[in-house]
Amino acid sequence: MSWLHKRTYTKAARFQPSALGGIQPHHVADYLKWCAYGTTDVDFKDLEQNPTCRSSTLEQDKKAISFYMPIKGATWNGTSGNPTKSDAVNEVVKEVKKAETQHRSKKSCATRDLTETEYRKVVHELYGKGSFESTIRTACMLKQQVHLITRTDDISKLKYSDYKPHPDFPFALSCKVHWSKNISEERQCPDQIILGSMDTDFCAMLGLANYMEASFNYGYGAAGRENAFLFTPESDPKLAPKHCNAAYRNILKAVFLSAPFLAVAVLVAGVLGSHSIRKFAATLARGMGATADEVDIRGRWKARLSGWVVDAYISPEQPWIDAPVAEKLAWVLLLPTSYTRMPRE
DNA sequence: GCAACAACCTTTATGAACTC
DNA sequence: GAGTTCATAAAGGTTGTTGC
Repeated sequence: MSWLHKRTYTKAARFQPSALGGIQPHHVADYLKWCAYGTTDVDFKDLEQNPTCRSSTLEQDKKAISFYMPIKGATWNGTSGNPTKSDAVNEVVKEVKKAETQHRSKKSCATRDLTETEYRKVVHELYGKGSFESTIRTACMLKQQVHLITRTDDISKLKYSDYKPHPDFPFALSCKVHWSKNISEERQCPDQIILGSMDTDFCAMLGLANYMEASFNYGYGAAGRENAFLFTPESDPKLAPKHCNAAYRNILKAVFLSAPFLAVAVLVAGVLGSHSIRKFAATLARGMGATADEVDIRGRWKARLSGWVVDAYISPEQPWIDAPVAEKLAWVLLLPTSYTRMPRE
């Protein structure tokens, strides 16, 4: 409204629905042009006019405006509706996206996936560090994250009680990850299989065994605390995972910025972040022969068009799909053939 | 009428910079 | 160091269009 009325409003300012209802699509479109190009006088065919922000920023601005519109749900019909849901507004975002494709816009901040060499370097660098948190704990978290293809915050929320012996296979563990993002039902986070590996850089079981043995000496998971968080001695349900996640990310960041790691990473272009590990795990599984759908199921990604892969008529426990991906992430074929390809009928 | 696809919309998370 | 804000990315739901 400050931009529209050419005056400064404080954050405490409130506006009547009648005032907000006066906002037209061209107002929103002009505002987005101003955000992206610094002017409302934009000719999209002019290749000399380049946006200075990403389309995702404009989409977020659009959402923020949409939140306050008196009519949110209805598309703009020419005279009424939500002005952010209009062709004029969408065109601005589309043109900025086009400029991104043509490399005429701000560079993307998306992180790339780790390479296998980089991953191994991270593991080795962690073991070269001094403290328990930096070495055994972070290395174990890293191995669990890769094996389960999770986000960093999902790993930070793991509890001792989430790990159990696998009910059917004595050589395996099962783990329930309480996936945080876009998850609203219990059946969307079924138990997943954990397999061992002959490669110590990847063995989630060995990492876990090392970590648990050492962690008791540092006050983690004391007797009678089966429901305690696995990777932090803190118990506050809100703060403990948050602090654990922050510490994990900080240690990884320090490794990513260390000279020995940079000597390896300099060979590949692109920025690394904590999400690079999840991307690496997905890429690794795919590279080892898992199909995209199998990786989706292991990583709990939703299928693009067909809804949840763990949908209503399919059991959320799908070991014949989950296990082969776990096997590939463990770098070695351990499973009996009957498990690697269980018939679907 | 329906399925496949594309475009649009919403929610949630990350990371850097800044403030207290 | 913890909390906040802002810019950005990721993930997935919803709706509209098209072709059979």
